[in-house]
Amino acid sequence: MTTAATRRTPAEKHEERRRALAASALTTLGELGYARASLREIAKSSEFSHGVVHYYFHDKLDLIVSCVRQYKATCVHRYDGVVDDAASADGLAAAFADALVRTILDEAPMHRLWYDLRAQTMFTAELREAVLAIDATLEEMVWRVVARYADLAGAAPALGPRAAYGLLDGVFQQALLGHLVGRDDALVDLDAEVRRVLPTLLV
Amino acid sequence: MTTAATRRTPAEKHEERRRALAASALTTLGELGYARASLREIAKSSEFSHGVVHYYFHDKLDLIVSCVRQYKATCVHRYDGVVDDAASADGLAAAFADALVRTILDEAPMHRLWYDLRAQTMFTAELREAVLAIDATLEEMVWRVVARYADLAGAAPALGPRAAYGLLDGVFQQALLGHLVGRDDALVDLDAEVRRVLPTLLV
DNA sequence: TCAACGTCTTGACAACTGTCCAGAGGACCG
DNA sequence: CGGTCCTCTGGACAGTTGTCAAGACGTTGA
Repeated sequence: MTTAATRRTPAEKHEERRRALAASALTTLGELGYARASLREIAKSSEFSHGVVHYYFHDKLDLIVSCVRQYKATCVHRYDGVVDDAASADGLAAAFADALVRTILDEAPMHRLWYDLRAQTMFTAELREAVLAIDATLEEMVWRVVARYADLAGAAPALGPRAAYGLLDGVFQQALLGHLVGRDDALVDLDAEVRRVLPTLLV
Repeated sequence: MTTAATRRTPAEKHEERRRALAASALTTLGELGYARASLREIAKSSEFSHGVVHYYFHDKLDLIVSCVRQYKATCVHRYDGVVDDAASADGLAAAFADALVRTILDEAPMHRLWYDLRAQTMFTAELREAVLAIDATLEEMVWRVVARYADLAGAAPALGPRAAYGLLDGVFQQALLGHLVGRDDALVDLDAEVRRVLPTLLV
């Protein structure tokens, strides 16, 4: 019988569980960070016991890499709406700055985890592939914004995708750190800085 | 008797040991990262046993904070020579870009540790004070370069110290990551990007 | 009804962690 | 020489870690 509850094949159900576990692990990782998130702690805040992790994942690193891949899907097209809806260069700049601020407000733990994992990548090679893939995707995401911004302004970008990403990511990271340590003007500054930085990216 | 070997007071000798231990710990931290550097591993690569750490430091965190403070002293005035010796804006840009590249070549482990610890700061409040103090000093260091560059070019900076630091730090961080994962054009790109970014920081 | 299977729990394991401490070793001073 | 202090060692501790395996549970199919 294929009711609404059992309409999935066993393989799909398996994959579904993997996703659920990874999603749960993702929030715990965002709370504790890579260094202090143990498998027992991860399982504790899910609906499963600590042993189940090795049923769905080969390794702790296998779990974390799956988490990273899952994270990627949630944030890769976050600013596409901003790009599509923009009618003017200034409007795009304002909307983009606002979207960045809201990202920190809504998902600060997720993004501090991202910077944590990217730093871990500099030490452990196992994370390399997954993290670098995301980094490249984020670079493309930023470049879509910058290219569209230049287009609307009728000018050409002064920098390449890599530099533009590193640059805006650095400003964002600084604002995230400021926000997390309680500097109350961190987000206001971010908004102003993004609006001032974008024009300098044009020739 | 106050020979050359025992000319220091006991208090000075104590402080000297602390510095030696912190220096040794610093290299181990740069090798393993914050998550995997245990006290035993730190002591193993020093000339002491693992128990001595609690004789000179109250805590593991006390040790790490001391390491961070020590690290600060070594890199805070790294680019002052570049600023002082510069005769033209383009010359300053070239020398600064070259100095950044050499920093990665010479001390990549130290700097990946820095980014690791800054990410940890987003999770654990105990590191906050020491890390934020260094971050502010680095911001000033970058600002000295940018201000001098604007001065030589006869223009005014288009951004404030915070944005300028976040921006250049982001580009540097991207290059460090690229270098550590073996992207062979990472440092060449860094050189080119810094030279192209600096002019855009002027009005 | 019984057997087989996929799923999950529970407890165990060896290794490792930060921390502490009893005491060895040596330098210094009376 | 004897005593006192500082320095440092090595082992022990309680707790935590990732990993694994034996078995319980519930569903399915014959």
